[in-house]
Order: sequence, then C-alpha cells, then structure tokens
Amino acid sequence: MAKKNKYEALKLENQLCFPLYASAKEVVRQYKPFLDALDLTYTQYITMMVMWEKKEINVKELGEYLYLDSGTLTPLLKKLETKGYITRNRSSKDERHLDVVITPLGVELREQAVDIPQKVGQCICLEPEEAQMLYKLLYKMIHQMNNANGCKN
Amino acid sequence: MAKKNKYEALKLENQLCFPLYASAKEVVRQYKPFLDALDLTYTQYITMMVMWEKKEINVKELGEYLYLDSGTLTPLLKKLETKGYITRNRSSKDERHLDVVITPLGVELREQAVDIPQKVGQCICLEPEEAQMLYKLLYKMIHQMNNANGCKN
DNA sequence: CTCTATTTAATTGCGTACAATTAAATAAAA
DNA sequence: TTTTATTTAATTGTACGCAATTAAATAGAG
Repeated sequence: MAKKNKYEALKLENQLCFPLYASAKEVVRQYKPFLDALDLTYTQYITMMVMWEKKEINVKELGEYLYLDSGTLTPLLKKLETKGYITRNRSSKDERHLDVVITPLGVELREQAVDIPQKVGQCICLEPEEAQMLYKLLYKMIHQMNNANGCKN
Repeated sequence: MAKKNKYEALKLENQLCFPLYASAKEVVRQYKPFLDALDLTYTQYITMMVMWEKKEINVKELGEYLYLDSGTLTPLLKKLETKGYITRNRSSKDERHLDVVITPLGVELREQAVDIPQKVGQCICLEPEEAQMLYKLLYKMIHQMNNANGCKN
C-alpha cells in the first residue's frame, strides 16, 4: 500500500468500488438468458422474489426490501401487472398506500424460476466458504452505509 | 444450508447477487455528494480515472477497462468532451477507431478528485483486511464470469 | 373542527446499461 | 483487384435508478 505518488489512490485498479460495480453488472448479465426465458428483467425478478415470499405488500415496504424508490418501482409494477403476475390497488385503510398482491399466475411463475439460483450459482463458481464470506462482507457494507449518516463528510 | 422447501433458494435473503447489486448502488450513492461538487456522474468519474492514467485511448480499449460498450460510452464521452475534459477524433491510422485524448483541463480536474477515494473509503468503513478480501473475491468472480463461456447452461 | 405538517405514490427529467442494428473502414480471400 | 468478411463506433429502443417535484390522503396541533 506504499503510495508511489499522490494519484495512486485514483487508479482504477486501486478502487474497491469499481469491481463491485463491474461484478454486479456482470452477475445481472449471467441471469439474462435464464430470465429471458421467463420474460423478466433482473429487477422484475427480485421484485417477484419478494412477492413470492410476502404475497402482499405496499410499495414503500417493497422499496425498503429492494433499496428502490417509487420512481423505479411504479413503472416496473405496472409492467408486472400487465403481465398478470400482480395486482395494484389502493389500501382501503390508508389510501396513500398502494397494495401490491400476487396473482395465481404470479405464484405459478415461481415454478419456472425455481432452478435459476442454482444455474446462476454454477456460472459464478465461488467456493461455498468464499460465497459466504462475500455475502457477509457485502451486507456489512450495506448496513454500515445505511446507518452511517455519521459518515465523516 | 439445509433447505426447508424447494423455494428456499429463491428467497431474497439467500441470494448472493442481491447484496452485490444493492451494495454497488449504495456505494455509487456515497460518491454522489463528492462527484456533484465536480459535476461528474460516477460513470464519468471512472472514465476520467482511465483517462488520467492513459492520457489517450480508443473507445474499444476504454470499454474493455470499464466493462462498458459504445452504446454507453458514446453519449458519455460526448458529454465529457462538452465539459472540455477530453477530445474525440478518428484515428489517422485506422479510421474505424475513435481516439479519446485528455485535455489540460481534464488533467487539472484530477487535483479536485484526489481526495475522493479517501473520503468515500471513510463512508464504507471496512477493516483493511476485509476490504482486501472483498477486492480479491470480486475480481475472482469477474474473471470467472468472463472466462466462463464454459458456464454449464 | 380546522389548519398545517407529514406521509405516500406518481410523475418528470436525466444518465446510464445494453442488446440489436447500421454504416463505415479495413483486412482477407478468391 | 474485386468481393467478402471482420472490426469498430454510432444509433436506436427498452428498462432501470434516482433526485426533485407534485398531488392526494392522513395525522397532528391548536
């Protein structure tokens, strides 16, 4: 880590963020052939993952799970509604909330997706211990960044 | 890792790709306040990183460094040209190539960027060993995915 | 109860990402 | 040399991602 000059830290190869950014895109690309078969994008797929687990949720909560805001979710959910996988309706209790509910067709889709994690896992080719280490480090970062409004700017 | 049911692997919390995708976005957000000060986006910033190192490069090589294609780079490079940080000219040797060359103003910009890696590093808050481990794992993944046309689909 | 503040989703606008196509230039083959 | 194939950047179209604004609904204060 001895710096040759004051610009050393600005080199692409010395960034941690860059391989993070690049690998995230690459992994999404690994999903593409499998998701194309279901006519889903990656973001639609992770949205359906939440729907498969929760069955019903509002947009705000969905955004908290996915780290996405309504600007991204609103058009995406409209597409999933058009495909027939979810319904969108204002909550009767609080009309500000939009309830998203999975349909029977959405539930069926899960059957076609069930092998995707294993297939993509084969493309990534990390040892189980490596994958677990990576998992832990990534979530540590995420939690640190979310809590750290105390980031020393 | 004992699976309760056949859908266990489809849960968001059991994905490796999701924290990768989420943390990459979060890190880019950490950069935003610092990059806003330079009127650069994250993608423009990593492009300038390559330009600071290489001074001159063509679009294809640039894309190989950044894992981006001309569909992304062409409009981005036009913006950097408008800002005065680079020039874009067809190579005289091979007119198919577009040579991108950094300008004196582009070189100057480096001075304003020099503290950004350290500032963002503070926001990420990983121990040095953790950061190094993460770095290695991410590049291992990237190289594996790039080589692995032998991915068993 | 009324007025104000807050919460929530939708909308708008900009900047990526990237697949697919196009067009120009060069290289390779016949 | 002429034709064909390859290489390269640009263009086009779709889908995010997100900041900022808007509009509607609810909660809270007086």
